Parts: sequence; structure tokens; C-alpha cells
Amino acid sequence: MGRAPCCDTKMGLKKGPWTPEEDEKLIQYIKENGHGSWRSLPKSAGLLRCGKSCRLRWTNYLRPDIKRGPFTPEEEKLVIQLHAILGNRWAAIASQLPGRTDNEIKNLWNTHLKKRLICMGIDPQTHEPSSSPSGLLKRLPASPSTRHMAQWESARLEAEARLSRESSFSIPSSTGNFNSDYILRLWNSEIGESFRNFNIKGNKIGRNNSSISLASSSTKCESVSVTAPEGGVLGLAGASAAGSNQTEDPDCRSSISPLADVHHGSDSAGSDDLEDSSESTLQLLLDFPNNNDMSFLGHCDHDNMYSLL
DNA sequence: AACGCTAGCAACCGCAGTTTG
DNA sequence: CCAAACTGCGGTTGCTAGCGT
Repeated sequence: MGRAPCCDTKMGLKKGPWTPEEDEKLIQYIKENGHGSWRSLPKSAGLLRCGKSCRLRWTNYLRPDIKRGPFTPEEEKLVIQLHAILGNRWAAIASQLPGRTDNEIKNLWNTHLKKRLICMGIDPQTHEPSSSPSGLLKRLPASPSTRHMAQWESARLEAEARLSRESSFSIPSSTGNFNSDYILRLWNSEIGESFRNFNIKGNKIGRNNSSISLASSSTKCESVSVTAPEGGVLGLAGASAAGSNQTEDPDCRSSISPLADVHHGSDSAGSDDLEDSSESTLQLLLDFPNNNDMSFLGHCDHDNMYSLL
């Protein structure tokens, strides 16, 4: 496929930081005419910039609906959780955070969240404990079919995210009660359905690629671990039922593994339970105590790690 | 005060997907 | 159907403010 000549090669086009005057010109022009074709916009607006630069400036900075200012803890948690599902698909993640741009989220991730996860011993790419015991959380190489399924799931999830965004569903950024609803919506969406359908058709969802494991415990913690299609794990964990008097627990991290094993068992046997377990885990989710409590999110094994972020 | 280091962020680069003629 | 044009996205770079020495 032929590529458009790079606009930057054209002579006389300005690069670098935008001046207030340029911003004003761009805003004024788009207010009056809309952006239309980005390629022709600079000329029409009297800007010595390439269209690409104008688009970037508008979408990342000048757009009126952009929310400036620091990310709230809830937004940060959501970014982490969505990253676990979607990976580095910043635009898809941004679509779930009204007023935030993909660039902003990408910067947040690269400068803050990634480092924090690393400091906590969590692999920022897989969202797994980086020192997970071998054989328990370790993934096996994905087969082509499971990888395809994973990609399909990823695409489905993104579509779902978009549908959610376009519908009346919006994520409160400050109330802290959106997450349980969000997860439930995900579960009740095509995603959950697809998990069930895969199972019905005999296409078992492998534990190493697209898997769901949920565990509820009345003792130390409740955890929900959704393994993302591309290897990420959305770890959800509740505070201890007894009121979360949690302390630093060096074994806590490894406590995920037994939970995972409980629900998956061995590779040969565990996956057969998926249909039943998926229904039962959904029920567990629905029955989840304190459903409006943000505290059930986050990784119990790190003393509600996400809540620390 | 000067210097070096680091973090944060805006902007650029280039690839890939989509649209158009 | 094909190639060019256009747009969107993710990765990367470079500037700058803040901080410590």
C-alpha cells in the first residue's frame, strides 16, 4: 500500500511547540468550520503546520472536552485494569475515561503506573507477580488457535468498551462505586457470553490465554483473576471479609496460585469445569459482598495493591 | 549559583488500517 | 481491483521544570 508523502518533508512547515496564537487560530477555525479534512485544514486556517500536527494538537490538547489535571485514584485503577485486559491499546483505554486522551494515559502509564507496578513486583505487561512460582502462574506458549481466540476476545472487548461508552454508561470518577458495576457489565456482555459459547462449542478457554478464575473466600481475601487475552491478568481482590485488617503478608502473593489451582485444577481436568464454574463464578460475582465497595478491587495479595496506586 | 539528574509531558515519527477515486 | 490519499494509533523523542548536590 502506498504511503502518503510525509507532510513534514514539505518545506516551510513549522514544528515543535505550539504558540498561543497558533492554538487560537486552530480553535477558532474548528469552531467555525469543524476540522473537516485535516490535510487541508492548516492552509485554510492559516497555519504553517501539517495536518497531522493540527490533529494531534486538537485531539490531545485543545479539544474542549478534555479534562485537565491529575488523574484520580479511581482513574488510575481503571487504567491499570483496562491495561490488563487491553494491553497497550491506549485509545481503547482512553475511550473509557471521558476527557482523557490516549496520549495522556500513555504518559501516565509510562511515567507512573508502570514504575509503581514494577516496584510492587508486578510485571506491568502481564500484570502478574514477576516472581510468580513456576508452574502455577506461569503461562504456557499459546497455540495458534488459542492465540486467535485471544485476539477475538480482545476485539470483542474493545467493541464492548465502545458500546458501553456510547450508551448511557458512564464511569463516575470520584464516587468509587463504578468498578463492580463495570465488571458485571463486562461479564454480562458479549465477553461473558463468548466465554460460555466457547465452552459449549467445545472450544475450551485455555488457562494460559483466555481464562477466568474467580474465587471467593471468607477468610483472607476474595480474588477475581481475569486473565486477559494477550497475557494480562486483571487481578481483582477484595479486602478480607472480616474488615480487611490486612497486614503485609509475604505469602500473600503466592496465595493467588492455590486459588487459581482450585478453579482450574490441572490442565487436563480443570478446564472441563469451565461452563459450570463460569456460571457459578458469575453467581459469586453477583453475590459479591459489598458490591459497591471499591475495596474489592485491587490485589489482595499486595494489601489491596491497586488501592495503593 | 551552577551543574547534573530525573520526571513529566507535549509533540513527532512512522506503521497500519480505512477510504476514495 | 488497485494504488494513492487520508486518518488513527502506539512508540519514541526532546524539551523543560524541579530537585538534589
